[in-house]
Amino acid sequence: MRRFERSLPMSLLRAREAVMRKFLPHLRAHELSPQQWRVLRALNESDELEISALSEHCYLLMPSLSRIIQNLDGRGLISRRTAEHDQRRSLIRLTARGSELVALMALESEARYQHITEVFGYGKLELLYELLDELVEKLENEDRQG
Amino acid sequence: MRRFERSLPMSLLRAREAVMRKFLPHLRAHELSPQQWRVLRALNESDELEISALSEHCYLLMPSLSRIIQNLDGRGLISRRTAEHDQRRSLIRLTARGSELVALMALESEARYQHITEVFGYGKLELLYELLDELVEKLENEDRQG
DNA sequence: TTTGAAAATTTAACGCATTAACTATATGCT
DNA sequence: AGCATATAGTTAATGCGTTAAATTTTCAAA
Repeated sequence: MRRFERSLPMSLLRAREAVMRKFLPHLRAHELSPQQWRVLRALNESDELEISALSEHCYLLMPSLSRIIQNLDGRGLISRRTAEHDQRRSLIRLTARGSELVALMALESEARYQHITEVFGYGKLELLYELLDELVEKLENEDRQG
Repeated sequence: MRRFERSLPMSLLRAREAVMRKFLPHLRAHELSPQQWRVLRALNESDELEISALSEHCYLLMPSLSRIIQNLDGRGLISRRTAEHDQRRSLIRLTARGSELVALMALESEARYQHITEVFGYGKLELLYELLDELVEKLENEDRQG
């Protein structure tokens, strides 16, 4: 049987944790979970998003996102309103406070990426992105067919 | 600010989920979580392991592992005994039923890996493993120093 | 030997992941 | 119009991730 060291999910998990480890304390200093941070980043890139769209952008399932939005809304980092033409839909955007927090965290995030780029090398990092994207694409294509 | 598509944790997460997606139903058919499966696999490679050793092999934190072991023990898939020389330590091993289940699941696991190898290519898969290992190694070294 | 520190493991508490079930609103068909 | 179906989002239930605190056992020094 294939040994543990050759387990692709494990390798991906280890890499992810190694990448995030030094950044987590910065998030925690602002009482943000990694998932909450993803939501704030996605909102920062768009003006206003529906929850379903946010779900795709952030790669979060609706139930998780539902609670995260309640939390961030309660903290005044995002605002929500009901769409005029379809009352099922909620529209989410950053508040001024939310934008400030994103700008602050972005500094830490960029510093971390620069560190990773220096340690690992720019070319290897780009290659890794390409391999990961291609792997996902091919698996999703294949899974779609059979 | 760096765009979402260039978020390394997100790319790693997406790849991991793409890899595991087709395998999860097999696990669920036997009421196994991915973490429980990791524990069973680790035990299958060793004769008997302490919980701390298992924690390192499986990349699981002790509190999670503690609950998982209680679960697997309750289902008769593993057995535990107290070490003679040090009563703080527990020793865990697979039961006969546990071994049978691992053998069964291993067939599905190998099939999935063969599929991934065909779709993605053997060379690229090996390259990906190497890059991930190197990334982890360099980040851990760097983090240890600074 | 007893006191105190260290180690192995468990418990507690809170948030996220996942699936299923539920609510409310919208749309399409007759 | 009226009913079935679909869609957007929430709630519920169970397990894992993570940190901190508690428990039990060991070990070493006074």
